[in-house]
Amino acid sequence: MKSDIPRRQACFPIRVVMEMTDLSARQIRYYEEQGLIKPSRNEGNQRMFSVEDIERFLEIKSLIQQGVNIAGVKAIFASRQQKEGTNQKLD
Amino acid sequence: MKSDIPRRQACFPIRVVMEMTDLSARQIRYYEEQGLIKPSRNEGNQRMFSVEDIERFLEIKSLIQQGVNIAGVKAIFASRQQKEGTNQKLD
DNA sequence: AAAGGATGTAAGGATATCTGACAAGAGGGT
DNA sequence: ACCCTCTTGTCAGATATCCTTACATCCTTT
Repeated sequence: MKSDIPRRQACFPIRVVMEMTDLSARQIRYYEEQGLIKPSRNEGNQRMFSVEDIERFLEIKSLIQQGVNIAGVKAIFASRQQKEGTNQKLD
Repeated sequence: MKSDIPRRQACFPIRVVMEMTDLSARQIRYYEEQGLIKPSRNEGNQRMFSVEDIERFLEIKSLIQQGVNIAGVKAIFASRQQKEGTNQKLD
């Protein structure tokens, strides 16, 4: 009866992500520009984010607040992806 | 680690609801006009829907497809709300 | 035929998002 | 002190989305 939102479904526009993460649009676009996140786009070329994306932003924000720079965040994510590559799930 | 979206949080614009429910914007607004749903509005007066709203739309759609008219859907929802009123949870 | 219910469509205006560019503050290195 | 880079803010012009209102259309039912 409760149909939950798939964690990878891109269904949030940037404004909602701004509110949920307390990041500015500029920050969100910059983090994308730096390769930290890859939102999908709708037909009108507007960014659409998933629950996973939002959680990733929260992690980025937390790391940044701890003094880690973008390169550091990128490195952390990269090393994690290697481990996850071992036991990966397909949708 | 997985921060889920509260079912009542209004975070979906109408376009996303259209895609998720396969309803037209006209239908969504009409159902609201008829009192079947009460989306909240953002600062710019645009409708914002919650997961609960989307599930409600799916029920509406299902009932409509079964031949129930708007008044019927309204009655069904009304009678349900009475029962739910007995053991209600507050947020 | 007339009336009402449910949806489509269009117009005009308001709001949101996009990209690209430039500015500014913080911090590091010379 | 000066320069450089990183990160974020802000602005402008263009595109996309959404709003309300009104009228049209297609079915039913009477």
